[in-house]
Amino acid sequence: MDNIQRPKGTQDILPGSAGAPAHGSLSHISLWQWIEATARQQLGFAGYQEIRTPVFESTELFSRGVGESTDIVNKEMYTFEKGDRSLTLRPEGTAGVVRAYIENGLSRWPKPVKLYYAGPMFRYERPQAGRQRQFHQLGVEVLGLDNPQVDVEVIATAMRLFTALNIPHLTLQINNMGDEQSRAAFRQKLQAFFKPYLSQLCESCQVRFEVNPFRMLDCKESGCNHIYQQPDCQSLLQEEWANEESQQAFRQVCESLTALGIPFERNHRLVRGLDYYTQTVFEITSNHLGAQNAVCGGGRYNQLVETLGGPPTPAVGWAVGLERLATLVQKPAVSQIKAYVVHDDLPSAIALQQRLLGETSHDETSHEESSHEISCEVDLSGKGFGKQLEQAAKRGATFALILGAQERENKQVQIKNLTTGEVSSCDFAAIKPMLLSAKPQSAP
RNA sequence: GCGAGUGUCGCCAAGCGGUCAAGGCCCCGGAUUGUGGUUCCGGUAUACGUGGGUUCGAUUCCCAUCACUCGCCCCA
Repeated sequence: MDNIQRPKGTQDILPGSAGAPAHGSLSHISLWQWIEATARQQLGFAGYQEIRTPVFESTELFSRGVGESTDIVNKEMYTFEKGDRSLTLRPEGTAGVVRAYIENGLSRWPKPVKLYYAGPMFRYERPQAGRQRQFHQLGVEVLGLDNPQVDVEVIATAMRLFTALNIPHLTLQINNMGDEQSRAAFRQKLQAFFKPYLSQLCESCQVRFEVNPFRMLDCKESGCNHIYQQPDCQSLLQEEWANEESQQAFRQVCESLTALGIPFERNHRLVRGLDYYTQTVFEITSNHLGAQNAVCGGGRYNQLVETLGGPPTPAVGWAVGLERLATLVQKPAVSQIKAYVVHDDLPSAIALQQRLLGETSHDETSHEESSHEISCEVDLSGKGFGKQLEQAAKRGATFALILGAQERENKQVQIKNLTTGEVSSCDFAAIKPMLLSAKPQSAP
């Protein structure tokens, strides 16, 4: 029982074989590959470019960028020391992207700079449904523009991605965090209001009162909730406390979303757990996820680049949790043709495989070909033809290509349709068109 | 960090104090050494999470511990 296990909160994603399909689709690699491919395609179409930054960064990047008052920085970071350096496994993507933006002079690129990233993030938390210690995020950042319509474009991009992934029934919640001036003013107002109740609030709210009173509004403790439900408190929350300029921008966001037919709910208590947000914040949730129901979260962060030492640069972005996304996604069946070469001479079989999979000249590529995938595997067991055919079936092949001494002599193969059992002969040169013209199987 | 639930072969799953470790799936071999997925036969596995305790006896009862799962907090 002293076998080494994977660390708590991490996941193996397995290939899943034709014979023994993976238990949960979540751990099936093909689902991940499809999600990633779809996302890259969608974001690429929309003019976003991928950026890859390190999986670990200086601890200070996160404590400064994400914010000293956040749970992430206070209790969730994987931090280690090397020499006199303190390093941390990235708990989120934005800080690293902004660091790279500053460090590599992307601030000199034509605005806006539209980036996306995807990869593992690390947070030391108690794992539960929809929460892992190593999890994966896909995120976009648009830097350099303060136009509220950019917020809308970014949200619309997220919605388009969800559509491409066949995810129904998502809820978009948005709120206005105000600009810097408004926030400072409202912060004082909140503190003044809650001061009399301070002793009745939960421990964490007492801390929040000092470091970030906005996050008190998000508290789910029943005691605090009771106070927040009071009419005078509610009216305080409902009021538009941001200054006119900020409200104007927020109204534009709402109007454009409506014009685009993207439904949303205003949630005055949505403040998000990261300190860097200003103005528009939003969260996209699903009710099919259990307790951790946020699929996507984001907002505008007009101060962050400056905070991290860059030139004043307004920006918006979001991140989606890929594990949560994966539980919601409907992956369409892909038609594919899989051939399995049954043979008594491995070199000849490999030659046949090369013929099928080898580089195709462009003029050889037909329209039909692009709509089907063709794969070809060669038997490696060296067993009798019967056993090889058995393997072909177990491996989910649609066709067996039988290549024995006789066939080699005639420069032919037998093509056996493993669904119908039909067998036909075919010249070497005609194999590929023959397979492509066959009706492909649906594979999950 | 705090609650709750679960822990029998790779997977599913019986047994709940007395020949105790079924069964199914998967895997491997054979019937079938140039034609499979059906069928039949056979085979592999250090499987009762770990450590104590109760008992004449513990997979079954108790305690502890660990792991996993779900929830709180918070977030993706």
